[in-house]
Amino acid sequence: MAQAIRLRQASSPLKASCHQCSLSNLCLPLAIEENDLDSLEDIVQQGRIFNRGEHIFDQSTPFRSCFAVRSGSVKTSIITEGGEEQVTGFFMPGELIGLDSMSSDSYACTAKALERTSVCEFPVEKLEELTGKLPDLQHHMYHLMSQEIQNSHQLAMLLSKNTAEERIAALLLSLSSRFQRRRMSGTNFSLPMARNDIANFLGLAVETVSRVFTRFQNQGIIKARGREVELLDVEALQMVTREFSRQGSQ
Amino acid sequence: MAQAIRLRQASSPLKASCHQCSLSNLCLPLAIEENDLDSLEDIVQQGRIFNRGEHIFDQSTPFRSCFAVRSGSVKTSIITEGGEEQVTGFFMPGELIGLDSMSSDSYACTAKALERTSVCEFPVEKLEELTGKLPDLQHHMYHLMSQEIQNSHQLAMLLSKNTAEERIAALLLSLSSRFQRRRMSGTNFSLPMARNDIANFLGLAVETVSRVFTRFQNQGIIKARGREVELLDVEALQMVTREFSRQGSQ
DNA sequence: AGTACGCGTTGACATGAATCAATTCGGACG
DNA sequence: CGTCCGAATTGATTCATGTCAACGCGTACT
Repeated sequence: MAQAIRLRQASSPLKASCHQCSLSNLCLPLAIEENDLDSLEDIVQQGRIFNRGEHIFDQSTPFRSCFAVRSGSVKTSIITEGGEEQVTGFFMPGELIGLDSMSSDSYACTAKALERTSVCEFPVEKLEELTGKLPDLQHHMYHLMSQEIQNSHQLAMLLSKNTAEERIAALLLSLSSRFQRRRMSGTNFSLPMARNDIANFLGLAVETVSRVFTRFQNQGIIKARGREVELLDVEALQMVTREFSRQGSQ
Repeated sequence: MAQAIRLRQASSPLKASCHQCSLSNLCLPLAIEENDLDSLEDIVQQGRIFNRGEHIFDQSTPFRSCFAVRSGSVKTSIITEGGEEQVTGFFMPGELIGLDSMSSDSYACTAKALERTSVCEFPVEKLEELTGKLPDLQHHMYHLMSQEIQNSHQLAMLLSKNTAEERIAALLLSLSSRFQRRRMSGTNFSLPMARNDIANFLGLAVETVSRVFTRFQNQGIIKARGREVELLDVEALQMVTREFSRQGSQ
């Protein structure tokens, strides 16, 4: 079985073992046949570890690879000429970073580990070569990139139309479902990012984020002590996010 | 030569002639070898015409194809459950629509012709098949999708950090450069979209858009009569958009 | 143990843009 | 040519959120 096949390549210590990875249903291997997984393992470099605050890459790094988060979490942001930062996303285990850079020579954003984080590296040159041979993998890449566009549109929508409360409720719910996908509690988790990052990501001032958190807490919707968050009333949160669109239908 | 090869297929009237298309440096064929262009022509269905206001597809349409704008212009938007609209982009000749839908069964947005518009259709199934065979084409697809992600991040940034004036200046400059790319005047053009669409796209109220237009006009930066726009002082517009980031460096 | 510093919270106030309301403009059509 | 209707403009007012400022809390460092 698959386990035996892997032994054939045991000589390379950096080789990934996608077969055993608990995230294999999230990350690239999703749509791949058992035996194709070996080809993917061949090109993946696994196990690079970054400490809290370390850059996985920044906008001056030549673009070579995409990265999948294996454990920990990552913040991506664009730094403007003036030094202003715009957070473009948070990435959790099983999610792929760098898709926005596939049209550039350097990375289109800066990726920073929010905590001790382990990533798998996919050199694009080899990845493109491989996707040319494996239609399922190619399809999956299109799928992931398309998803990324949709996510970004969703964010734009949130930013342009929704109130502070709606934005924060949406973020909490998004994080919740992403934790759940990893078989972790969707109601009781620890935010990997600072209030500042949340504010920046959602286009708000830190103070506003803080105020909304306490407001939610006073309403008994959440319980928050620093980065520890407990969602006490998920339905209420969903109501908050939908309130906007519901107004349209009334 | 290539021209002769095309004659072999003259029987199919819907066949596109990418060879002759003046947009071939913008659209998909960009990175393609002369002789590969024929394979692409084989799968492209050209010449579908839509009148002003007609839908090229909407969110209930099963996703089958991407579309390249040949002439005219297109607005894409997401319609929420509540009927609210969020404009996600404007597409001009040479630009590709539908990349955000490649992860879904139905289109992720609704595409509406802003004027009489002609599009080329790329059935995705055939397109994926072809990109599997032509590495350059595959690379170009990745490039386009990545670009789309970047655009959307750029929009998110505009929405979350910039003032009404900055957003509108940025839009005008974007349109300007896209007109220029088509060898048209970059300072004297006609907006294909209504004020309403601009407002929605930029996350503003129509009234605000209107006010900013007149403010720019009073400052002698632009001249606008309805949809006819003339950029009188492009540098001033660039200053407006950069003002924000420049503050950071001061 | 004391200090300092980053981070988060809270309050007072200012403001840019939304909203509400009225008017004008411009094209379509009888 | 006048009428009609949607689109655009303009003005007055309101409101959500940003900004400024102060303070508390926990952690790291000396």
